[in-house]
Order: sequence, then structure tokens, then C-alpha cells
Amino acid sequence: MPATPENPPTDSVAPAASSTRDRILDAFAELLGEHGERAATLDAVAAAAGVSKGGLLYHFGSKEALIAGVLQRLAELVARDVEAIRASPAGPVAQLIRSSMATGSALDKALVATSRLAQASNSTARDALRAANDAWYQIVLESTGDPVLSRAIMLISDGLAYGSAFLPESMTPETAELTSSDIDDLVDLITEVTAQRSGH
Amino acid sequence: MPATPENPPTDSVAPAASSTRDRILDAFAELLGEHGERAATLDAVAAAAGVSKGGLLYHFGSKEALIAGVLQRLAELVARDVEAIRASPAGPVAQLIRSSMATGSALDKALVATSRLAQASNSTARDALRAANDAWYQIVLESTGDPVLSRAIMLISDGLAYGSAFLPESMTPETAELTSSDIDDLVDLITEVTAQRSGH
DNA sequence: GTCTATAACTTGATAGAC
DNA sequence: GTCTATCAAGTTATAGAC
Repeated sequence: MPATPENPPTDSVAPAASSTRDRILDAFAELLGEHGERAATLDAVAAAAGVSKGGLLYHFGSKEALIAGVLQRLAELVARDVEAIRASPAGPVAQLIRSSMATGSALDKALVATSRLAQASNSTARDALRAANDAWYQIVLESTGDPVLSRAIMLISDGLAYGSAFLPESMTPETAELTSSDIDDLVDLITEVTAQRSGH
Repeated sequence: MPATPENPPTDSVAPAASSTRDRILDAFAELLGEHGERAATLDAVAAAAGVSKGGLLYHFGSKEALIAGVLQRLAELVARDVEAIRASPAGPVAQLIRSSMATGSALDKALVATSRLAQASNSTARDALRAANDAWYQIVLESTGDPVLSRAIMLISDGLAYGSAFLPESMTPETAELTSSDIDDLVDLITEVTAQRSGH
């Protein structure tokens, strides 16, 4: 993608002036997340992006190309997130847990969309999810130095991510939506356990 | 399960003499789990079950009826599982964690199949998953008496379930497939933390 | 109960006008 | 760059024979 002074900083993740290409990608990810893979047809994506099917296919020549676009976007967002977690003042683990629940960020949307593709038997999507998980696990392991605890932390993170992504609305009292104070409690628990295990 | 050789088990979940109806339901759940919702077409299900499409539609008049069949099967299996967990000598929490990873049991298959449907925007499937989660959470809460810890345990269980269900094969070294000894470590960790928190 | 044939519709993709 | 046909293949469901 040629970036000239006239065609400004074309960061492919979240351009200031959303290009048609990006709108299409947004619409595809959104449909995947909200209504599943089967609903994310070319027709539906085109309509949601405000273009015709022909217009969509000019930018992405096939559905495969559309999928590749989402996966590439995910890879970029994960790379950024990894840096953000590493640089977090609150500590990597707290930052990871707090950012696990899907809140509608670009990364969340890309992750959910990729999960849907992975479950539709797309092995490239599965690989992308694994790569992201590996990166996060590595950070946690470096931070705690404790493999068992690190796994437990990753599983909690996964549980938060999947739960918020897959069972979004109207939960029952028992597993009612986790409030931010619930997350605080969770982080405290993990912090305490981490201190106890490293202290000994 | 009161099943005598003379009176073979005729419950609707997994009859010894698999009826056509059950074979169809098995095939549908299997296809949903292995290849996603989009691949679980009537054609594919019929072929996998060894009947024609017409034959399938004699037993389940529509795709909706097929879905209802899977959800009913799940409800029955969850009810049984709840009883088994409550009666477990090792304690409910250890039993729950150990049974979280999908190992191919009938319950696992029904859960995975229902997850796929839930992600295809089927709200009935979502409700079924929530009901199951509520039941398990209730058991854990009764066992530990500690809401924060119970949530952490449920999240670990969710993480195990989703991970094993959605990223099944060929994992990388970092998050390599959890061995049963890894699970042992995890259960030990949880047991210790539970003891510490209740002891104080 | 199970099959084949077929109707009605959706989906991904191509061709070509503007 | 974006649009409107248009097509071939696939999908759910019905009808009726055996």
C-alpha cells in the first residue's frame, strides 16, 4: 500500500479516515462476532459496509481474502497489545486479566471474529489464536516464574475472554455479568496467591 | 443406571441399540463439533448417519427440530453430570476441574455442539449453556463458600473447556496440550488456595 | 421408515457497464 | 472504484413412490 503525502499515514489497523477497505473489514468482523460465521455472507458484509457485492469483491477478491484481512489485522493488534502489557505499570498479569473481558476494543473484535473462523474449521485462524495465546503465556511466565500458576492465570484469562465473547447478554443472577469490582477481587486473589508462592 | 440385559437401557441419551434417531443426533453433534455449524448441513448429517436426506427429515421434520434434539440431550447429560459431581468422593471442585477438558464424552460432544449453535446466534443454545454454567457454579459455591474463589475456579474450568474444545490439535510447546499431571498440579494449586482462604 | 426427485431460495464469484 | 446483472453450486424442505 503506497503511502504518499497525499495519501496519508495508512496504518492498516485503524486509519483515522476509514477507507472502504477498512469499513468492509469492520463489517465482516462485526457480523462474525454478532451473528456467527454463517451470517457473515458477502451479501451481508457488503450491505453492512454500505457497498454492493461487486464493490466488496473489488477490494477483496474472494472470501478467503476477506478472512486473510481479518487475520492480518489480528496479528498487528496482538503485537501492539503484547507491548502494552509488557509496559504496563500495574504489572503484566493484572493488565492481562483486566483486558481479558471483551469490551468492544478493536482487539476484542478481531479476536472474537477469529474465534468464529477457527470454529468453522479454518486452520489458519486456529494458528493465529494459538500464536496470540503463546505470546501472552510467555509474558505471564516471565512475570511469575511459576508454570503452574501461569497456566491457572492463562485459563482464568481464557475463561473471561470466552465467557464475555460467547455469552454476552442478559446473564442469570448466578453468573451475572462480572462487574469491574469483581475483576478487582479476582486480580487481588491472583496477586495474593502469586506473592505466597513466590515468597516461599 | 438400571439397565439389565433383558431390559436394555432405553433412555433417550445413549441407548445401547442406537436407533436411527440417535445416530442422526450423533452425526449432527459430531459435525457441529468437528467442522462447525456451516458444515452441519442436512445433506452432511444424513450422509454421516447413513440415511438419505428424506430419511433424516422423517425423524426430524426440520433443522430446528434437529437443534432442539441436541439441546434436549445436553440438558439430560448436564443433569446427570451435576449429580455425579455432587456425589464425587474427591470433592466437587476437583471433579469439576478434572472433567472440564473435553475428552470426547457424550457430555463433551453435546456441550461443544451447543457452543457452536450458540455462536451461530441461536439464543436457545445460549440459554442452555448458561443454565449448565449456573448449575456448576452453584455446586462450587456451596463447596467453597467463597464467591471470588468460586468465580476463579469456574473461569479456570471454562478456560479448560473452551481451550480443549476450540483449539484441539497440535498445540505449540508453550501452551502444549495439558497432560493429566498438569491437571493434577492445577487441582493441587486450587486445593491449597481454597484451604488457605477458608482457614483464615 | 426410507428413498428419489424436485421446487424455492441463498451463496460465492464472474462479466461488463459506468 | 463501484454498480447491476447473471450463473453454478449448494441448502432447506416438500411430494410421492416403494
